[in-house]
Amino acid sequence: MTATVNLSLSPLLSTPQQPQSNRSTTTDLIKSCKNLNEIKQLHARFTKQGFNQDPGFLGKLIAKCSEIGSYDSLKYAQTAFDNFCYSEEGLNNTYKFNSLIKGYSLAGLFSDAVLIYARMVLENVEPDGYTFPLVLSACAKDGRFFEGSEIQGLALKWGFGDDVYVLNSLIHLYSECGEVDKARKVFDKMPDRNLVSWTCLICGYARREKAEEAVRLFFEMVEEEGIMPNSVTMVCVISACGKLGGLGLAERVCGYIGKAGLKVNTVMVNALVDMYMKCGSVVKAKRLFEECVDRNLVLYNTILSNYVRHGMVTEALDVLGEMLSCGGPRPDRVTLLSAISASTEMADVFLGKQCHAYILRNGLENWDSIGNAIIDMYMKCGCQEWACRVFHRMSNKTVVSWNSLIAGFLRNGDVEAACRTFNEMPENDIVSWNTIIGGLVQQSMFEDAIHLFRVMQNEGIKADRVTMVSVASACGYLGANDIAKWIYNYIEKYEIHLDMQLSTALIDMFARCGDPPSAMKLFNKMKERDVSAWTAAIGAMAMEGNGKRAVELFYEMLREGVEPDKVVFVAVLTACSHGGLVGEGMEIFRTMKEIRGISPQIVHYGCIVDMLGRAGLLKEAIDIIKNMPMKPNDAVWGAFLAACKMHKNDGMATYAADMISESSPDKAGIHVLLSNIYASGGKWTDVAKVRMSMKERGIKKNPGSSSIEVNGTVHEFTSGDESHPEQTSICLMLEEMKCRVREAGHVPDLTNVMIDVDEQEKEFLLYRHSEKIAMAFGLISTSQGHPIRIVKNLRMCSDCHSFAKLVSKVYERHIIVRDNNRFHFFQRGLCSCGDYW
DNA sequence: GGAAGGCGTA
Repeated sequence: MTATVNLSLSPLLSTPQQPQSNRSTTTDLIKSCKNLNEIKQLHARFTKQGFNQDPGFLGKLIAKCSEIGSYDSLKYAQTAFDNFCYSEEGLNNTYKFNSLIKGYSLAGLFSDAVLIYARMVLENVEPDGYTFPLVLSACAKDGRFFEGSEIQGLALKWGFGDDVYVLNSLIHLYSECGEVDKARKVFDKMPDRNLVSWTCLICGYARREKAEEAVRLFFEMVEEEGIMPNSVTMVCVISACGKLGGLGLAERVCGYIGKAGLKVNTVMVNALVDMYMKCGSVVKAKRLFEECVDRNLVLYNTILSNYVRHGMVTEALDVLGEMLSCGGPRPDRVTLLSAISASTEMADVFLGKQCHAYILRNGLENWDSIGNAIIDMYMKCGCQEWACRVFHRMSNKTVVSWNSLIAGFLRNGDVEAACRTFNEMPENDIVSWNTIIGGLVQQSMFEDAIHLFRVMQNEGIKADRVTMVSVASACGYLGANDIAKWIYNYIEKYEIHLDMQLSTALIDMFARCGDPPSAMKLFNKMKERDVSAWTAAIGAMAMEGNGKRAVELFYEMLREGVEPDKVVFVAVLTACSHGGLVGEGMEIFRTMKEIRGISPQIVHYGCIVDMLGRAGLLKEAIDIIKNMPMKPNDAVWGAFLAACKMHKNDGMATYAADMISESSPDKAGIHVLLSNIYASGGKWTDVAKVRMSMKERGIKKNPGSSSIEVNGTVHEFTSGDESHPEQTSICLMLEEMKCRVREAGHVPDLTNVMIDVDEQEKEFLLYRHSEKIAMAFGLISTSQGHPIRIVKNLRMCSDCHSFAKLVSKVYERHIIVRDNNRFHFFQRGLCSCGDYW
């Protein structure tokens, strides 16, 4: 026997217990045992004293053995149980069986708990009102829906059909098994309900992605029924608020902690910290965490996992360090899961390997979630082979393991391996679909993503919020208006919860599909709006060219107390730029630094240069570039060069070109702009130089392409494309358009052709631009009155722009073109951008 | 002696 054991058993050794001593003492003693040896000693001692006939004691003993969790301790518990059960005292005693069911449940061995009940039935031991809640709870925690329903039938038979405890357990069972509608039916039919009934159902909704219903039910309980919550109810409803993500609602709910006079315990602190984190109020969460005096492991894990989720890895590592220092709780597998995720987030394979080693040293690897997180970590760190090795060695591969592998392949751009794995996996779930669809979106394979979403529907798999966020984003990039409407209808039809993220994705989708009214309708319907939602709305206005409204929205957001971030400044500055609102833009740029304390990043300087440049203030723009605290990148130069070209200022362009040549950027766009500037000035030798340098360094020009959606199918055309099945008709249509537009006064703007060829050839090339081909296809494949919607990957050229204006007039069609930074609505020979773009 | 609660991979 070791010294530790002696120490912890000392109270028992010094003061022998009497059999009649109260039960809480025996419970305390069994609870204080640290290993199997101590349990055995205590058991032997009590047996000698005749005290082991207390089934409560045996229940606790089993629970303790299971908590220790070793093979030997579990075997010991089983033997103790068997010996007890078949001894004279153990037979035909309902109370004893009930205690054992509870013991196994406490130990988390729910199937064993259910087996004890089965044994009761076999041995004709009559269950009582206590038995059913216990065993139903065990079924609930083990997800045993069918056994649970059967046991419910038996409870009815034994006359406990109206028992509030039994019915509450039933609500819990159904909720846990994902049958919250059935739980609701039980709740509605109950003759008497108590607080636990309400709490069970609220919790059921909160866990089944129906957080909104959970909160609604909570208010029904407190406001209509006048029932005050207890701490358990509060924990459930607070966690629901965290899932909804709205701080205002959460604060209203939290008011009931005070109204009910509840003391905030550690579990509630934890729920609050988690909720504040998920609602984006990191400061409040952090303060609560720091003020909590008895932080336990779960609380540490909560703050840690949320820091990781928010990408706040420095803070995460601080918390981890605090835990590992003396006095902190010992990290468990949940902690390590976050630690691995932090390594993943930082792509720090060194830290990841340290975590992996800790996991192996502490025997935590048998939890499949850990294995999956490790796969994910190695994948993110680019160690695909390590990830595959961990995967192949896993003995308990689950659908999540397969999903992690697929996500990893996609992240590393290996779409083929991802699809192969997806097809090979034994069974897939909604996340498999979400992973592959989301991955395709990440890889900019938007059409494939939409296609796969259709396949998913054909296989009868219902999409969820996550699927819809990806699909909405894909649809937005494609600018496919019909698909956008279909997506929105799908969400309404299947009642997919419109949380902040999905609403924001939909606003963005409608905006990109040239439907700002739908975007704003959705935005106005939102009950809570975070900074991303406002950014989407401001972006919608920017894309429409309504800079004024975008700026108004920005100030409205500030008035509502939403803290602006870097991204929303980009959106509003872009809006100012496209709307020609130089004064407003400069003012916002100034407040950003001076009032909001956000130091402008290169992207913001890019916006300002773009804004000044578009407005023809080239000197001011170059001053900004010269005085920026960082080195200008290709986006900044790109904006400046585009402005030089727009305002035909060759002097500035050449000046900039010299500065750019020195820094030799790698981005194709800059080289193309440079060569265009030289070309429009007729400096063909310089054009050739730029082209040579691009070729030498392997920089490829991003080819222009336009896509158009017809009847839910997206057709893509590159410039000079002849691959479409309806090529002949497209060609004929283009010829017709050319003639009719020319009659209407169109003069081809040959400065848009950047190749040194004769004028006839230039004109030929000009009529092969992808947006013109897409327009022709649009005219032949859609009926009169139907708008033609085109998405262009680059900026629209000025010739195509004036061409589109005349097409809209001659053919009496609305033409909507989204280029890489805004929308152009062509109508009756005019464009919504007022030729300012 | 009975029912309800917090953290967790893709």
